[in-house]
Amino acid sequence: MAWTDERIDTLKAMWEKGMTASQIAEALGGVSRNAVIGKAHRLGLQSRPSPVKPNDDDTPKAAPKPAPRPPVESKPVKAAPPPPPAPAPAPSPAPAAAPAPAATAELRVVLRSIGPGGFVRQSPGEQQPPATPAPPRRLVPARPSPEIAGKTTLLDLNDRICKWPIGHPGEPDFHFCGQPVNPGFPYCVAHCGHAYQAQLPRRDRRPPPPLPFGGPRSR
DNA sequence: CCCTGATTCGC
DNA sequence: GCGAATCAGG
Repeated sequence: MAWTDERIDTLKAMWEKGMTASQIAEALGGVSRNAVIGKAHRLGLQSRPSPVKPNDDDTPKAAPKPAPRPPVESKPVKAAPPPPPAPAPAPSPAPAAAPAPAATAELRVVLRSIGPGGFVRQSPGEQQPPATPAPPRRLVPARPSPEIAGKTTLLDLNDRICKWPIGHPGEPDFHFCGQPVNPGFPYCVAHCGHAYQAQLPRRDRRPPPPLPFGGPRSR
């Protein structure tokens, strides 16, 4: 299976989203988790958010860092610090206080093309790798595009819903089946029928059955 | 054991 | 370039 642009896109997006290689492999279909990792590695992606092994510090220097008191301003010692007025979190049940109407969070439909699963695609030219300090997750509507409203996107994938892709990555209405899975499988019962066909020895496999992803448009 | 990602290495 | 095999940590 070839690594098409769309698939690489999906791989990047999911990888950066913190999905495990296994999940990505499942979503992409037709590839193993090793393939995903290998590709990610080749692409130069690095494993960020993953229970990987961090500290490999070869300098076990004794640097206990006993809570260095950061000089709180050059405040002369002087008198005792003013007792911080308790925030008094009045539970104010007053519903009157109309919460700021989501004026700020107005549905800001970004004009960038939305990739598979609602990912915001990045044009090669507008990469901003380090520009992700603390992305306010969940601020953006999960489905900014009406095209995929109600559809099961990558963001909706979990262990319990069918991950069978509907459409093609890159297409605006690309989504996933979304049916409850056949317990123990990534797909619903119906799609398991497609996904898990008797696997013949390679040498006997001639007619490639329709693949969900990647394969030449088979629809 | 299960999982994870990383790396190697034959293809 | 690809990915199975292998390695290594959790």
